[in-house]
Amino acid sequence: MKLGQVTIVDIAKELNISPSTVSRALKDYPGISDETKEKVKALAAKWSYRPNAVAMSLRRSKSFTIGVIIPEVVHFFFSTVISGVEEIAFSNGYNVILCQTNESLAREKSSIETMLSNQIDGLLVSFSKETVDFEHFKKLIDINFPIVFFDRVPDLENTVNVTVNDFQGAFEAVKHLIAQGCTKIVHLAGPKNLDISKQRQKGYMEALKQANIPLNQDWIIECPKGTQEESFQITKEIFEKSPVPDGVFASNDIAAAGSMMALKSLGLKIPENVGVVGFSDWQFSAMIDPPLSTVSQHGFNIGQTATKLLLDLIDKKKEAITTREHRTIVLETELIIRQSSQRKKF
Amino acid sequence: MKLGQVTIVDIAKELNISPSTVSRALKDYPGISDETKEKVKALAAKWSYRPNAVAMSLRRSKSFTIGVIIPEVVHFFFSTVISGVEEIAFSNGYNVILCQTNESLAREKSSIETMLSNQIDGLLVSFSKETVDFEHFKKLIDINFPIVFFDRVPDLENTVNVTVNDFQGAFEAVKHLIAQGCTKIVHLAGPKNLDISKQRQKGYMEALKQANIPLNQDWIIECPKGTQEESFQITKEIFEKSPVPDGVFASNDIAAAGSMMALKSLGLKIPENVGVVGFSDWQFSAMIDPPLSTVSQHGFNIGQTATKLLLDLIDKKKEAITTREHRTIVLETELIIRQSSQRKKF
DNA sequence: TTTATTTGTGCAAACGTTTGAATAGGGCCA
DNA sequence: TGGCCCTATTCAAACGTTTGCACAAATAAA
Repeated sequence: MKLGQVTIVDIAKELNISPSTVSRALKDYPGISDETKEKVKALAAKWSYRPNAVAMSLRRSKSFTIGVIIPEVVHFFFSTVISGVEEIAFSNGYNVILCQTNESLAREKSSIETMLSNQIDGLLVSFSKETVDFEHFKKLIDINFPIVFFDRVPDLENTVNVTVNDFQGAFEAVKHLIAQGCTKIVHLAGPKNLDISKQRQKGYMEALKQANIPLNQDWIIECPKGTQEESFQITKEIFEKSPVPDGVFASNDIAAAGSMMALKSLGLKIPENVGVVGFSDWQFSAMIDPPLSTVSQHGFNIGQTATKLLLDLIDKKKEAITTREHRTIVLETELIIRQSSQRKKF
Repeated sequence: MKLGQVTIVDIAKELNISPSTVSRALKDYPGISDETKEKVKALAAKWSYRPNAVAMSLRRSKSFTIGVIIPEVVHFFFSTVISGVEEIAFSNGYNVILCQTNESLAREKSSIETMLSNQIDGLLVSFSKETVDFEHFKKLIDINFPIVFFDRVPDLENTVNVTVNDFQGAFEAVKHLIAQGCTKIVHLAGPKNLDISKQRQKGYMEALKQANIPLNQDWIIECPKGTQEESFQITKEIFEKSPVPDGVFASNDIAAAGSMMALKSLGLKIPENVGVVGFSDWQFSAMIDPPLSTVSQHGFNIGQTATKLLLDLIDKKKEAITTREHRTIVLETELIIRQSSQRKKF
């Protein structure tokens, strides 16, 4: 026996039967005598036979592996998504191979190539900030390769997507701030080229509109980097000018945290002077002072949903259904009200 | 051409040459005429030939894939490690397949099985809290399978490990608290069966000893779950008794954060009444109020180092070096001093 | 007894590569 | 003319499975 790897052939030889019989016996194929099945299984167990998944993949052209492409692993939202993906994949016998693009398009393309080379059965993608052209995805969609986009979804025909209702989430958040008495609300927006940023901004605008609060374009500021330092600076600048706002709606929690630091350093009280709401419900959000109100995206759920959808696609493909229906599953967000926005005591 | 997958054989047929020639031409083997090479490469490019990594794996018994087993993905430290792993793996042409155990031993075992079945070339492991028996790892080590443990390392012969100097990190942290005038320091300890917990506790004890501060066993409390709620409760209980401590050294930042909340709720001021230091430098640690002093483990570096080591092992195995040397790389921690422990102003 | 049917097993090809060994067709030298 | 060495290519086996088909033996039906 070579280096701990027993094969079907080894078992066949030992029992003086053919490899095909062993294969069938192990899989409880009909037409194999119970006696043979017993013998084979016993020896397989004794020798701790482990099927070679690579050989199986090759023979059956199915790898039971899905690829996941995300911008970065060290990101609370994405890590929860991965967790959901891994959960569903594992319980359905699929492996997960992971690549992070670090927001680079080149890396995104090359990752997809190696994954395809590795015969993944399907792909889960949240593309990079650099990705504005979707040709590399379109090619795959055209040949009906199973692929599901999540969170950041492309503007393409025939894609299957899982997103969160960013518009609604933002709308509720701002509506809440208004209900708490804020009328001069700043929006720290995300990168302009991401659809999620646009949706959140729209939600912000709609909430103002419904409350008859005039829109001040100067109070919509893009934070392309999304770092704490960036929003710290931006907040400082804005709040040193007049009129001084009384609310902040940030398109992510990191920006909100940076903003809160700036507010504190200016001597402003949260939530008394300024109400703050973030987006994403990062892990730290409940721990900062004051605890940050935010919009939860339920990343774990996104990951689960996207993976289930992908496995469906993979199975359908097997059944040679070639018409791919376009659909987008929009999951609901949840406004989590903590202290940073509670200006009215009940 | 069937569904977007061109093979070497397709190219061979088109050019009326043999598959072996195509294979060699693509790899610039000597003994293939320049003319043939050109022709083959041109057609391969035109048809966007993509090598089938599965077939290669089977033939060469090498998959260029490594497995990573971690307790959970949604954990700042582990996600930074993964990031470091992915970085090195990618730049060396390796794929990463990921499994989280959710701290379950059964899942750990089963994940290892599927990974082996998928012919991974090596394995990176941080085992689960449930893992007290290492037989499933020992089997692999005995057949010289490349495996590197990180962070949580087993007490076994001939293993290759990457850890952080937990003892030193804890020692420095407590020494710092003492230097800041704390004399009654509580230690919120981690799960007793993890070596890292023991090391951190030892560091705590040594720092007290060197400062001639008597050890109070009641002030070493295990937090098996490691949640915020747990440490909140524990802290409350301890600080309501007399004598009231003036320092907290928690074996992770989540526990420290929970502890800080309890202290605040008791009306105690941080750092004036109580100095607090955590461990791990989670992302939120800089954002909470007051910003938490902590010990950074440099997870990204751990991931990188462990992966480099693993790739070394994989290469060595190829060279049939069968003697495996036992070694542990201990990376230095870094004490990050923020406000939560700064009782003396300079 | 012959013929048909069932039951259990084996053969061989296939999946897409790689690779040691064999071969064909030169050209060169004696 | 024969022998030799190059060079460029092909052959065929191998990696470990799966699977359609053939086959032999046993059983049932006629």
